[in-house]
Amino acid sequence: MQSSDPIPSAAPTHDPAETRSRLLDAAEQLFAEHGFNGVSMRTITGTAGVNLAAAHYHFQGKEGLYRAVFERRVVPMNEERARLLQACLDEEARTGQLDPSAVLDAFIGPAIRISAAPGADNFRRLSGRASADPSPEARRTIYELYDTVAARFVDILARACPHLAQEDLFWRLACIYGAMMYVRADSGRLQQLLGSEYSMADSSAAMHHIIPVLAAGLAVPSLAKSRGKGKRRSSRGS
Amino acid sequence: MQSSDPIPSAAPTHDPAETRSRLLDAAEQLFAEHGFNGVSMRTITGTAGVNLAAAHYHFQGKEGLYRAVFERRVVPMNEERARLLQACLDEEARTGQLDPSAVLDAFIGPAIRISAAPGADNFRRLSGRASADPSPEARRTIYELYDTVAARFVDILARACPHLAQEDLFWRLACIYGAMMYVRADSGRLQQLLGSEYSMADSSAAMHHIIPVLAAGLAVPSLAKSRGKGKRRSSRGS
DNA sequence: GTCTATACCACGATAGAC
DNA sequence: GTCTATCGTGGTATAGAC
Repeated sequence: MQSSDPIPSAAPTHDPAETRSRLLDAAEQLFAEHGFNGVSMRTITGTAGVNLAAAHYHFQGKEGLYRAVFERRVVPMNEERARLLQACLDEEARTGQLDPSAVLDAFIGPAIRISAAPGADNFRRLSGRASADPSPEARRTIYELYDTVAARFVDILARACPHLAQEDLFWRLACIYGAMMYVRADSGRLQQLLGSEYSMADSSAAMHHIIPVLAAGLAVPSLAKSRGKGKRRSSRGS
Repeated sequence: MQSSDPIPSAAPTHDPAETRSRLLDAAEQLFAEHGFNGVSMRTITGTAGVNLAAAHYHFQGKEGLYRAVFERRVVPMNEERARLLQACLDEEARTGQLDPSAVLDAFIGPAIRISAAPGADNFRRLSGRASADPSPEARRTIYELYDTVAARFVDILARACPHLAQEDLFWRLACIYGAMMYVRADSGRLQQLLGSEYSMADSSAAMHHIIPVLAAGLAVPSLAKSRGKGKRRSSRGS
C-alpha cells in the first residue's frame, strides 16, 4: 500500500478494541461489586489503565459504559433464549404439548448458565441486582435489552399454562423472576443464614433444584377470585 | 428564664424530634426511588427542609440515616414476625403438626403487609431493593436488623419440612426469598411485560397468590443427589 | 479517529461559629 | 442544637495533541 492508507485501523495510537474491552471488564467487575452509583469513573478507568476522557469518548459517559457492559453479555444470551424457546414451539408442533418446565428452562437456563462464560461471573451478580438496583431510568435502559425475548417467554408460558388467569400469571411470574434474580444476584444472605457452603454460582445445581420447584408452583390451580370472569386472553372486557 | 437555661428541651431553636422524623420521611422516599448512592444528602435535607449539617448531627452521616430509616420499620416488623412464628410453634405443641404454609405466612406476611402502615409504601420498595442493591458493607448493616428472626424462621421452616435436605432447603429458600424480595422491590417490570394493571402494593392479593405457590414448591420431594448421605440433620440416611 | 490534560460544578464530610 | 465555610472527590465536558 502506498501513502494513502485505506485501512482505518492499520496503526492507531492505541488499539481501540483493547481499550474498549479493558474498560468493559473493569466496569463489569466494579459495577457488580459496588453498584452503578457506587463506583467512580476514575476508579474504573484507573483499574483499566485507561484515561478518563477516553472512556467518555468510547462510551459517552457512565451510563453508556453501563449499557455496553450489559449488551456484550445479553445479546448472545437472548439468542440462546430465543433458540430454546423456538425448540419448545417445535416440540409443541410435533406433540401438541407444551411443557411448562421446558419453557422455564429455556428462559432461566441461559440466564443462570451465563456464569459459565469466561469472566461472566461478575455479570451474573450485576444483572441480578440491576433488576432492582439502579434508578428507574437506568432500569429502563437495561430492560430494553431483554424486552423482545422476555415478552416471547411470557407469551409462551401463558400458552403452556392454560389453567392460569392473567392474574395468576402475574404472581407466578413474580415468583419465577424473583427466584431467578435472587440466584443471579447471589447476595450471600442464605449461606450466612444457613451456615452452609452451597454456591449459587453452581449453575447446574441451581437449574436442577429451581426448575422443578417453580414448575410445581405453576401447576397449582388458578387462585384468581374469578368474580364475573377475570380469566385470561381473548375478550378481556372490564 | 435568665441566661443559663437548665432545661435542655424547653425552647430549642427547632424541635429535634420533628427534625429527625422529617429527615427519615424524606430519606425513605428518596432512597426508595434512587437507591443509597443515587440521592445526595443535600437533596434529602433540602426536601426535609433541614440543614445539611443538622442531618449529620442527628444521624452521623448518610449511612447512619439509611440505617435509621430501616430501624424505624424493621423493629416492629420483627416483633410481628416473632409473634406469628411463636403462634406456629404453639400450634405445633397442640397438634403435633407444623404447617409450612403457616410458617411462610408468619415470615412473609409482615414483610408484605408493611406497605399498609402509613407512609411505609416507599419502605417496601426500598427494603426489597436493599437485599441486593447497595455495597456489601451497607447490606451487612441492614441484614443485622433482620438476623435473629430470620434465623428463627429458617430453623422452624426446616422443622416443618423434614423431607428436605439442607441442600434442598438452600434452593427453596432462594425461591422464597427471591419471590418475597421481588414483590417488595416492585420494579414495575411485570406490569410492563404483561401490559396489566395488577399491583404488587396489594398485599392481600400478594399473600393470596404467593403463599400457596411457594408452599407447593416446598412440597416437592427432595432433589438432593444424596450421594453418600448429604441429607439433613440427624442420621436420616438415604 | 484516538487519546491526554484540564476545568467545571455537585457531592459527603467536618470544624468551628452562633 | 443548628448553621456557615471549607476540603477532597465525584461525573461530565472541552481543547487540542497524535
